[in-house]
Amino acid sequence: MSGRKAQAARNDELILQAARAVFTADPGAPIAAVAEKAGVGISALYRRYPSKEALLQKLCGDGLKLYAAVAQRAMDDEGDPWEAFASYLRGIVDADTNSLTIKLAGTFQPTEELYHDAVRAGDLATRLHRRAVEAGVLRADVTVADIALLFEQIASIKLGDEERTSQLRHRYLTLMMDSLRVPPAHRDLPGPAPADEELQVRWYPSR
Amino acid sequence: MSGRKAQAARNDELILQAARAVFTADPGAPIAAVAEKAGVGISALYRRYPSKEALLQKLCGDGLKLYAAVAQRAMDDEGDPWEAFASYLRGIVDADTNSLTIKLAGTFQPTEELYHDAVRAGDLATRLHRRAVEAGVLRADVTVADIALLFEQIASIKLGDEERTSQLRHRYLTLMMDSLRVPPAHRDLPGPAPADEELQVRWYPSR
DNA sequence: AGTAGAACGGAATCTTTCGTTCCCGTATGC
DNA sequence: GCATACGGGAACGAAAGATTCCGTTCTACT
Repeated sequence: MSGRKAQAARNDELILQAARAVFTADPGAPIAAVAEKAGVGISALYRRYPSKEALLQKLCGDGLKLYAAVAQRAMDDEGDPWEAFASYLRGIVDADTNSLTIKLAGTFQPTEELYHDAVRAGDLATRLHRRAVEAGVLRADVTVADIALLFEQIASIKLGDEERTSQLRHRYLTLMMDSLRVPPAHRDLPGPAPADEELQVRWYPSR
Repeated sequence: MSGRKAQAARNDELILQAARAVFTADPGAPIAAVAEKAGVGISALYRRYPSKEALLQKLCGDGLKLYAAVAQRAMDDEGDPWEAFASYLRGIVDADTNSLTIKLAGTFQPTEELYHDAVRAGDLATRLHRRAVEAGVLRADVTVADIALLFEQIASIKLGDEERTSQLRHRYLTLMMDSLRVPPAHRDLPGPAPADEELQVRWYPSR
């Protein structure tokens, strides 16, 4: 199977990937940036989504579903309670679903389905949280909402390319986990700390 | 003393305060928003600063100086090493100087003076950090640059009004400190955790 | 071989946003 | 009294960006 239909099918995926990447990096990015990143014209985008908002809703929904999937996987983990909770935290950070979902939240009318998925994700998070507290591996004075805000803080880290960013996020997640876990203890931090030059880059305007 | 000159002097201050508040909340805010918040016309702004960029530079410089002042005060504290370091952390979070300084960094040509102040601030931070590590109260695998990124993460928290935001920032700063301090331990977290409604608000904003 | 039309690329258009400028009324300080 | 510094805010022009439109290409089917 090849030809126009094949290209179209390929573009479906290409566009979604590009959109995810571009809007994750900058939620206010112009739609032309998505087209360029995907290597297609603007009309290829408008053929699939009636408006920018529709594309954003799609992305947001996908993010919510991904979140739920990660949480569900951790929920199914019946092994060491702390490890299950930790793998949930790491999974959400890797999924990088918070940057988009939160930043976009206010920019469009929430769909029926979107609302449903959000409830489901919230429910899973609550159960995961309760299980960890009841197992005595997570400090009890930290709530589910606290965890949500911690995710946001970690999502705010953006430095260097995608890989470096991910590395740093895991570094600080590990640090946070040191203060979440019962009993408290210091573990080795993954990834090298930021070098001074990495931070200084910000003073030289980009383009 | 009153009359035109008095109003002018008052406006000087009014404008700076408004600008700080507005740009701290939203670094990309239009200049008209600053004028409105200050309760003055646009020309009152342009009488004092030749351009938006000039105002931003002023704000950025003030932030850097404030940072240095807070750090210097902590440096002068010869008492308990951990308490001195902790008061530095709390002071910087209260000063709320990071949101602006960092977010604005790339948007204009750095001045000579700005550069100098940045170096000074960085130097103070390094000495504070070293002193804490050498006193054995701060874990050694966390670098100065790590601390800088932790400040940024905390600055990313924005929820409810200014007071609530500050409260939450201190809550998570306290949490972070639990994983920074030697020996590791859990302290009480200040301020109530976010209620679910506080987070849900984001799905229905704003205009 | 020929053709209808799906898919595209990308320029043109239309809207909105925002920095900056300009004009004018006011009341202050002389 | 009155020249004028000051400040209010409408007007202007540039820029950014969403959406539309049109000409082109290539497939699928006769």
